[in-house]
Amino acid sequence: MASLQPVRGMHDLLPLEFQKHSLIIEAARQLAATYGFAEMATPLMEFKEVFKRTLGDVSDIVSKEMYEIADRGGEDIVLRPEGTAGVARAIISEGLTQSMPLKFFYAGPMFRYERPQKGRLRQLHQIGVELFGVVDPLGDVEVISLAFDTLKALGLTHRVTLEINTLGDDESRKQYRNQLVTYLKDHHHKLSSDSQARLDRNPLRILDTKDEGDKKILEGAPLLSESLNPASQEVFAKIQEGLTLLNIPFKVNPHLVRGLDYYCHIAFEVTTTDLGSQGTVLAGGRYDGLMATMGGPSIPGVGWAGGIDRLAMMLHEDQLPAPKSPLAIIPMEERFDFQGLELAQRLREQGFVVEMTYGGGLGKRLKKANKMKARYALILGEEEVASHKVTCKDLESGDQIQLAVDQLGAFLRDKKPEGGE
RNA sequence: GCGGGUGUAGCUCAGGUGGUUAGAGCGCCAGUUUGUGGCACUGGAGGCCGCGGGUUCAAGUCCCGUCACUCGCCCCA
Repeated sequence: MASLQPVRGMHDLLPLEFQKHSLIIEAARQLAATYGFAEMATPLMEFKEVFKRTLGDVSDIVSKEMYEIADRGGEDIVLRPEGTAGVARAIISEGLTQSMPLKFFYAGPMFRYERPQKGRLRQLHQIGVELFGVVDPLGDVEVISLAFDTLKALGLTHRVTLEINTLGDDESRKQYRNQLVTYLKDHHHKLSSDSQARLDRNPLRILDTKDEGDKKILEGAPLLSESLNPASQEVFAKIQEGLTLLNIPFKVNPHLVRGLDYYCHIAFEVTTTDLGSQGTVLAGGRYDGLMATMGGPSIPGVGWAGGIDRLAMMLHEDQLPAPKSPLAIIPMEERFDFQGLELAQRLREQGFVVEMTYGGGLGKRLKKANKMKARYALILGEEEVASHKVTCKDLESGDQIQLAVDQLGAFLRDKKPEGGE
């Protein structure tokens, strides 16, 4: 049955997994709303150009990780590998640039042709927020605070670390990049081959290396914080003050970077050690140059994306809402089937969760009722139908009582004050 | 994209150095109980041993390839 496998790196979301996804999305959605972020969705497919422009030709995502579709019309179409570019595109193409700020929340699947691993899927799911049109660092604080609240709602804050860093403004960053490249070129021959390759593509990324030899070389490298101009320093300070004020714990990691040119000022990452090497669970930053790079007006932006699949792996089953236990309808003989059907419908209209039992005699159906974790079995047999009653059996205590059909709802509600749960 | 590990029933896993009909626990189905479930007991179904090729008288077991998962790197959420 090899051909009946799912496509590599793409997983079914069976009910248990799906519930975890829902829980995460729902938590983020509700919290985003309390911050004034409105939910939106963009298409799963975009023109390749959208990502080429925003992520840049040099990024791995664009150069080798996109699913490209041979469109019948000959258009260059890709499955979206991330969410921000699509939102930015929508802002331009829908003409939303007139009134700022814009605050969006989204959730959905992304696609990257990577080598799968635990926590690294080819169809991955993300939640994300974007705040456009605000330069004030207060915006950055709120965006991070929303991320933190979401993690808090999921009960994960004690298992993750928030790291932040600043890339400074254009001036600071460019100056620093030059210094860093000059320094690293002197040590070029000692760098790992990975880092050598990054030297001209994406030098800031070298700060992030895992290679021990590289790390040693970096100890003598100039620090980005020393290149920050006063304005950039001020921005970073205000963000830290804000986070502290809101009791959001963070660590400044001077080696945390973003490679692409339109990133500036804040960069942040939420990581965990619980998930192995795919430990980044949420990450974001400020991208004031993004809209202009796309060919739109120059509108500042800040946001983040969180990995639903990775967050879901950190969730415990007992964090999920308890499943509602159903009422099980048991017609004793085929001729009472329709009475059962009607009864089920009546109770559902009153808000109860009702399941039909199919096939077998009373014993077998009680067994089935038990298996579906029903709290009550509602039995309809000759006696009951003749007297317009129903036998209501409590499957925990074994007690049973005959009740008129129209008293049933009141009785069950009374027994279960939570109202049918 | 690079390097390593794994792949036996629905699930978790046993199956030294190749050797008859491939096992266990859990789960599933049935019976003990045809108007009374859970528990217990008894029985049963369910395996192209991931897939393809090779070596051999003989392959779940050895070799090669392939697919999937997985660990690390790369990259990222």
